[in-house]
Amino acid sequence: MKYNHHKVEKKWQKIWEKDKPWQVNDKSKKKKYYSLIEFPYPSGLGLHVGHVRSSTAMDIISRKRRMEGYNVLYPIGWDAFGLPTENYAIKTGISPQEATKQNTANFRKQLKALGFSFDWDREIDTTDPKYYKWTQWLFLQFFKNGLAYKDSVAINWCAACSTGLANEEVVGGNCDRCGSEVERKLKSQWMLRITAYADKLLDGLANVDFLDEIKAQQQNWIGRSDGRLIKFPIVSSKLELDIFTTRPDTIDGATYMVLAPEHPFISELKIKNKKEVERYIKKTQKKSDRERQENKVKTGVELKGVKVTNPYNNKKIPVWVSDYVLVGYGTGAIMAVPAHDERDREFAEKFKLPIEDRPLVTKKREWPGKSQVNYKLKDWVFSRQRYWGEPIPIINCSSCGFVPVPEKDLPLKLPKVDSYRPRPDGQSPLASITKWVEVKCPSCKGKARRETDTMPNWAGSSWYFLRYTDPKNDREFADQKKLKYLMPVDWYNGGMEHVTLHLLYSRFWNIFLHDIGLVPYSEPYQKRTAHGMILGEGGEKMAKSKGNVVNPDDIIEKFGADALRLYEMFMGPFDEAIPWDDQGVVGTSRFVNRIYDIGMKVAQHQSKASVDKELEKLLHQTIKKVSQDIELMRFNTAISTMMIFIKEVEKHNSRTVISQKLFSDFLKLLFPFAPHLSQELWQAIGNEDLLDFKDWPKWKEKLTVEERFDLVLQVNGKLRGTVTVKKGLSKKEATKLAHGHKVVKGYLEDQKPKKVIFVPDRLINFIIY
RNA sequence: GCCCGGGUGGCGGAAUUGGCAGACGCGACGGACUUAAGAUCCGUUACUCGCAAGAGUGUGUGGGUUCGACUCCCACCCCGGGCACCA
Repeated sequence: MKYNHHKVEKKWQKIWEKDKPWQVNDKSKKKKYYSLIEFPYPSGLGLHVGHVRSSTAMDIISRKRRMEGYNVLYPIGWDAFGLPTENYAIKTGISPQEATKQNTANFRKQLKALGFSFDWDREIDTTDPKYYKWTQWLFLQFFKNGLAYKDSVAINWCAACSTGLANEEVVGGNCDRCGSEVERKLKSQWMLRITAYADKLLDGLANVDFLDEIKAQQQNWIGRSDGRLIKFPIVSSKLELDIFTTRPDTIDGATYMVLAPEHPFISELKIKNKKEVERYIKKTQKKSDRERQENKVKTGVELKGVKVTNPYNNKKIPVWVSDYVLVGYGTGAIMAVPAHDERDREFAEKFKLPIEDRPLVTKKREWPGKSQVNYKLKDWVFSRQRYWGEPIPIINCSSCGFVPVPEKDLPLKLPKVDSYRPRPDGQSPLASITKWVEVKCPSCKGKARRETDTMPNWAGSSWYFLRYTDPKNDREFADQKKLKYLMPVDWYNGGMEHVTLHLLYSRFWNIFLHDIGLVPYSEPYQKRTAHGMILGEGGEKMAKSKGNVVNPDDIIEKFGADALRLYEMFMGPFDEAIPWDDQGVVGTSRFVNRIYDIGMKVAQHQSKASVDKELEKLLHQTIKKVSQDIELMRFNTAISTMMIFIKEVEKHNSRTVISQKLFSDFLKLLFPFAPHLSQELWQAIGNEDLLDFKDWPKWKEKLTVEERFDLVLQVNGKLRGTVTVKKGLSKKEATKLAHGHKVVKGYLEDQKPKKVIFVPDRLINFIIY
């Protein structure tokens, strides 16, 4: 009988929906295991095959853990605030609330069709006021602890649309919507003081199990460097120019100074060629920081009439302005040492500045200035002038300053608006709702105005893993006991594209909340891995505009959820980017059908077949390999190992049917990958219960070891033959075998080898040059 | 430009971490079954020469270390991810 994936998958999904085998008892005495995927942004495009990849991987881990006896929390939710939904609202007039409802309904249906073992009773949605009440409450904790403040920040500004733009909306320096040139404009923004946590974010990495490249990305992003702050007095002025350098030892070779175009001194200094300098600065303002760093010809202008004194050798040296120096890093000014720094040298060569290779100042006490630690990390711009985000719960009172919205008034709900478009003055659409904006100051009861900025999308995703432990709590963001039992996340998998920002931001929130006693553990994630992207067929990123988006629904319809799950795990190494191949699912779909055929035969014969020793041995090797590969996320080789096993079973099938005992163990191995098929066959061979809580099979090491191996015969390092022999063969015996080998013999005749290399149980190599 | 990955048959990839390069899958070719198509099953499949035994070449490019290099070292080229208002 042919396998009907439609019928079988629906059948078990219904049973799972009813029985809720994955519902977590958060008061259990069992050891817990918390596995987490990055919750999806429910876009209108529907589930991406990339979501399927990550969710399947953690589903496999979660299912294996349940079989190993853990109380597993594998939750799901929606990271639903964000630009695409807002832009859709602007375009169509459909409210983001409505669009989100539709999109999450679609995602929910799609995820359920894949049989993921989520605890659906813990579903969360960042745009649900019951959820963002606590996002707002947490923001107020930052505010009350002095970590949220307002500051002036440069943003991308499109004068034509009179809107602030995300970097993504700036294409080649122009506005993505109207094409006009984008300017940089200073705007007052809410900031989170993440820099205060730079060292804690670095130190915390020592205690967690993250992939090395992920740790490296975090460390480099924080970018701690230890150096010196040195003052260069400006000639005939009271001003002193502060610079930060990690190479104070090169100070004798500093032949000029460079200021960033935004450096405050430029307006204060007496510059002879002021007009020229201003023209230059105006030109650089159009460039983004990244454009400035690009490997182009360096530009700059000398500040004529300005000199500084090198405090080490008292030489008077010139001062330049150039955009290769960034205002946001260090002091926004550098001492240029062209003999030691490549960028300085390029600049010096272009402008014919002296390059002096002087000896290093190796005595630390001779260095001027004082030691200082510097970070690349900048504070986090936390406000957006947009509609679709959590309203920042602050009231601005002319006499009391910034006053938090009282806790009893949370959640501060997003009001209904007529237009989702930011206002011509650049303020969020919320600013137009006068009734909402004009409020009494909670502290002095005088006239006051609400903050109209909203939070960035990152806000909701910075603490969602905490909410999963207690998603329905309306008195606290989460119950302490539940946090204590279920946190930290034991294994967090997500995209490599999220390992700097989201990972850093959410660690920051958690560490801060730990510091003020609100969460029990400092680091939120015990282990973090990352998967590669699934690209379109041809290796390009999947995008609607390219027409190469693969819809999982179509694949499920044609081949079934199990075949899709297996294919996505089989297609290549989990941590690398991989192009989609429609044909690939054919292979795993055949695999599913062949297993079904075998299962049906086993069901017919019931337990009559006896255990085949050869198959038993291969099974134990398979159990070992699959068990180990899952832990290393080498799902592709785990599946190929199971394919080899099935091939062997089919070979044996021509003589005898595989015993029920062996087949049962195989089904347990397959279950995390293809749960519908495995559960169906489990029932077909006479079991009533769910596979979810059966014991994960153990292998007998003795049965996994081979007694024989292929001895490789080499002459001068070149392969000339192999012989299958018993393990533990001596060098003497190997030499004898080689001399008896019909090909190798010819090379060894009349020659005494200069050297013989023997690697036990592997090879023998004769060097006869 | 800076940080993190990667480059192996027609394609996706495997290789016990220095020891038989190409497991497994797709595709292609040949065969069986079928009136036929599809499905399924069996066989072949890195390239070159050879009927064969076998020989030579081969893991982005160039160099190096080693008895032996996809694996280690140096230089370079190309591709992917991130670069702070995408999520």
